[in-house]
Amino acid sequence: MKRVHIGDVAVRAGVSPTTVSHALSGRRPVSEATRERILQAVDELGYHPNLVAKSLRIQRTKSVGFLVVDISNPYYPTVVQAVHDGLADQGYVSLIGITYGEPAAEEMLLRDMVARNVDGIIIQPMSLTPAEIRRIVGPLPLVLISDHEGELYADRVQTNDCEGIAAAVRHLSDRGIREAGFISGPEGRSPGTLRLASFRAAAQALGVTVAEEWIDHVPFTRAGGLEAGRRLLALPNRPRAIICANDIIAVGLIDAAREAGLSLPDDLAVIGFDDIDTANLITPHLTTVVNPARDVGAACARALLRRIERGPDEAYTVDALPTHLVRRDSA
Amino acid sequence: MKRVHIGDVAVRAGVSPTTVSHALSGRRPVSEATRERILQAVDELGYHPNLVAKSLRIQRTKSVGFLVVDISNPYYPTVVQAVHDGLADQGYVSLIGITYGEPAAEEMLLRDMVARNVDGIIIQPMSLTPAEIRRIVGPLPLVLISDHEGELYADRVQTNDCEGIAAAVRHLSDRGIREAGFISGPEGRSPGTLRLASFRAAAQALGVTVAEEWIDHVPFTRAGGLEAGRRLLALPNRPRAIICANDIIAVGLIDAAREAGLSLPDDLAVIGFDDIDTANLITPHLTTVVNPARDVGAACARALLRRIERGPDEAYTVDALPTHLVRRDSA
DNA sequence: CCGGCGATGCAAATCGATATGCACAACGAG
DNA sequence: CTCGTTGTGCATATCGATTTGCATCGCCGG
Repeated sequence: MKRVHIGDVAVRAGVSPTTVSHALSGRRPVSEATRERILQAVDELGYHPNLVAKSLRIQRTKSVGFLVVDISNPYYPTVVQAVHDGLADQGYVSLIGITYGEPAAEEMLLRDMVARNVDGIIIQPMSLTPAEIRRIVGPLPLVLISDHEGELYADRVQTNDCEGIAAAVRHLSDRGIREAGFISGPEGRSPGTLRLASFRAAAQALGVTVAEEWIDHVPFTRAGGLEAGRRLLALPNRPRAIICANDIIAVGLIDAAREAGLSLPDDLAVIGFDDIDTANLITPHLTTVVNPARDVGAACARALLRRIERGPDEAYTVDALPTHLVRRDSA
Repeated sequence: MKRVHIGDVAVRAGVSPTTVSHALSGRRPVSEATRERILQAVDELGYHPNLVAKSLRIQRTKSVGFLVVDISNPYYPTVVQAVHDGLADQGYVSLIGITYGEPAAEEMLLRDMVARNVDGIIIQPMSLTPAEIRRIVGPLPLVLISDHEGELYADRVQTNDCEGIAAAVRHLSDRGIREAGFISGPEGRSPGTLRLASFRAAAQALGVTVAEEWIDHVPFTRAGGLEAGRRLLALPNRPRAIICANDIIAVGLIDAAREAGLSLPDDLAVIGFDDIDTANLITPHLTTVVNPARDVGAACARALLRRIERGPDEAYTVDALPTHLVRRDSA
């Protein structure tokens, strides 16, 4: 019951391994008759080439590393699925790594992927800078899911969070709300930071007041949202509206609002970010900024494949995907 | 900027590649002095062994294939995460494949994993039988997430759906409901089939009536639940309660109930299965059977590691995880 | 009849690591 | 003094594929 090698096929077809290889790859002509015999032998023996050996020889593995922050956040599975679908047709398989946003894990997983000779890497960096990542992976095709400003060290797929947030603030403003807070993600390189900055800018532009004590940083979890919500809602001069850096936090905030006996959207307006499936399942249905997860995943797959095909010399590309506000019942 | 090989290290340290390998693996003694030099060279050059070459030689890849049905169902990311976490400490990485329950995809992905020389495979089979899978993967360590009865062709992790469903029916019965329907998944080898059977058995045992027209089969999606819900709720003699084969279907059913202007749980009791995060976010909070996704994933990782360690001769194991009902507001 | 060319197939090198056999030195015991 | 043992390091085979260089054969034109 041992695995069958190319040599076994060769013996059965009465030719050399070389000829079998040529017959299967078509890189050199093989007479119709022997090709026939070889294909039959392949069939009878159930031969499938050992891809590890093949990879070592041709220096490509038809695999890509995909480093995701936290797959328990429903936003990510959608991205993973889109990436998987985009790569699967081309015969690529994804090695997934979960970083939990920790620098040590991020670096370790990156090195491991490189050592495994993946053909490319997709990562949403949380702790490492693009420059650091590039240094670790060398010239490998690399796609960053990141809004990080500054020099380009890799192809980048980003979402135009700014316009979505602006639309959210405008929506509040249109409804006559002149004061708003913001619950962001962990401080540092998280997407929350940029969304917070966009929020500040939009609020200023529209003359919406934001007190410093209405701003909070918590992990991207429901518990984080609950905690921040309790804090903000207990304030003597609490804001009339709160925008959250993602939907999960918003869910926690709604928990806190319910605890406090507030009714949405009148006592408090809540706006989330991402538009995960759950968003229009909860009560009240969550008004949120649509983060096009499928498009992000598909764009990553496309960008990576293009980079793999075209080589490292072509200029890096940036693919900025639009976001927009979807109005439901929470604001 | 080329990758650095073991030979480069050897040159720099003034020894042969063999000695470098021995120094790093410790499989043969190397004098303290030369080991020192070698480690320094490794450090200076930033050498990381090429795992593809290593894999080819030692015939192990430290990777496992994980074939999941549909990662957009929130139940699965949790399983994926638990598997990942369980394997990551041991240095394994998972190649994920999404089968969408299609036989062709299932078979193709299995063959691909085998060709890639993964050290083991975890799969929730939807179309292929255990025997067929075993034939494809040969003697490879294999863990099935499956309630499929019959001969054991691999280690198996299963959930005791029967007891959870029984608890659900008992709950309905206790509340005086004597008629119930069931919305199952696709016909065939899906987990829905077994849950339906458990439902029938429990209903019979407790004297709960179930008319054949109260049973439906739909895909495991919200749209499926909506569709089936419309059908069942339009019936002249519609059931007082409906149990669903998973939570997503239950969400769709609740959509349908809302459309029909029914109030839960009084006009209609709804019970789901899985207890995804969303379950206690929606209104009404979903009464459901808890499917311990994390435990399932962890058990799979454990079973696979044990099989990898102990070899193919040890008897196959079955790990049956308990399920239980959690009562909330929908029933 | 000879030289050249295309078609066909094989031997051997290669990818980058690990593992085995062997050489050589130093050293202690008999 | 010899023999065996231990420590140390190198040359070489190996994993299973692809690919290059070379040999052979048949065929055709000159």
